[in-house]
Amino acid sequence: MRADAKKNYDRLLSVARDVVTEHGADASLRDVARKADVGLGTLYRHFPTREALIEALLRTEVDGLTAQAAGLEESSEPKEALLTWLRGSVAITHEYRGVTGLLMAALEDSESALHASCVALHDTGTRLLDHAQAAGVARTDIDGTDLFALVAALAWVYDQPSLALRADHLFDVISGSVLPGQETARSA
Amino acid sequence: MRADAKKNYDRLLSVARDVVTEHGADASLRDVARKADVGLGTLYRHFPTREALIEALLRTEVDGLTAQAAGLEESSEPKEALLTWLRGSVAITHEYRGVTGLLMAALEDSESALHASCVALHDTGTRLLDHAQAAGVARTDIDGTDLFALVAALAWVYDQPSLALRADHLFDVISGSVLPGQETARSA
DNA sequence: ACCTGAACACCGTTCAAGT
DNA sequence: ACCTGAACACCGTTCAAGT
Repeated sequence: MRADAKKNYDRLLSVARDVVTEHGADASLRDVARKADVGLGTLYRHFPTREALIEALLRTEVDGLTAQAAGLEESSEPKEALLTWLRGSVAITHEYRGVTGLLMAALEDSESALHASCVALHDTGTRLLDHAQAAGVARTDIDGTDLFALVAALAWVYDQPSLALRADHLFDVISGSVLPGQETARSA
Repeated sequence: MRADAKKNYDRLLSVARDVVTEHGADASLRDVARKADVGLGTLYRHFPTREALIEALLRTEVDGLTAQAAGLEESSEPKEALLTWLRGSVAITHEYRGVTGLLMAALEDSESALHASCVALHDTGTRLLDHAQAAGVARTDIDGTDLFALVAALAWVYDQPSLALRADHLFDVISGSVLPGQETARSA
């Protein structure tokens, strides 16, 4: 990548992080280009689709979570590992308002720029769920895709401003349903 | 209402039902007016906001569900009553793709045209939940607003095309968590 | 190679002008 | 009273023209 191209790419990503944080996943791409002092065509050259831009915003976090999960599999109890992953997974998918729908759609759309990240989340969750089920701490009538859907639904809940105060409680309700037993006690 | 106005109103509503069914809650209002052979200003006169239009589309069903719930309170077991209401409630809120977010936002926005319908759903659900809790068949650590949020989250799940095949299963998972069955006969 | 911005086809919303 | 559609300020997306 040429030096000036890299500069534009970085600037676009940095501006996009702010704009998408403020306006959500359907923020104006024109606005991003404008604030980055870059032609509209330049944005489209670097990020051919909205998904490509969102993907670039999420990649670091998704990769980090995937890496963390590998460690969790070895160092933690299956239940605690899954719970930790659930928390991180929900946190990432609702980091930017409105990405949840995009992520859900991308799970089955191999053309989507978000597809790889989705599959990574899905597969990691599936593995941790399998372990928890084998250990007898997770209900066995759901699979990895069900778990992914519950994560997405929870992320959607966190996206709703009017539910901000009870989102953590609803997380406990749903995660407690996946991992029955004593209350999940996620508060510190 | 003048006769010609009523004709336009009815035509708009009928066209809107088709267009919103096809394109979801963020369908083009211009498109609705065009297909109804009505000026754009006429649409805005009858439905000053998008919420007002959606509200007109949902009103009949919401009222029907509220009326049905009154009957359920008397004729059914508290558990079955709540379960029936949950099913109906989810069905209504995902009848048109994407209304779930609007409904959730309208719960706390008394200016929204959807506010009354939201409150009706919320309050009916709360009453049925209270009864079920009093009868000892529903968990007692959630309130009516939590229930409303779970209904909305489920409706969101039903809205996702990629989850169509497992939405019913996820409904069972979550409703089973609200109304625990025999498998939760365990020490607390 | 890469960047730019005009051009096109859409929106939502308002409001003067008509009947 | 009610209806109309132009007008305004926005979009997303493409692509010829520039460096």
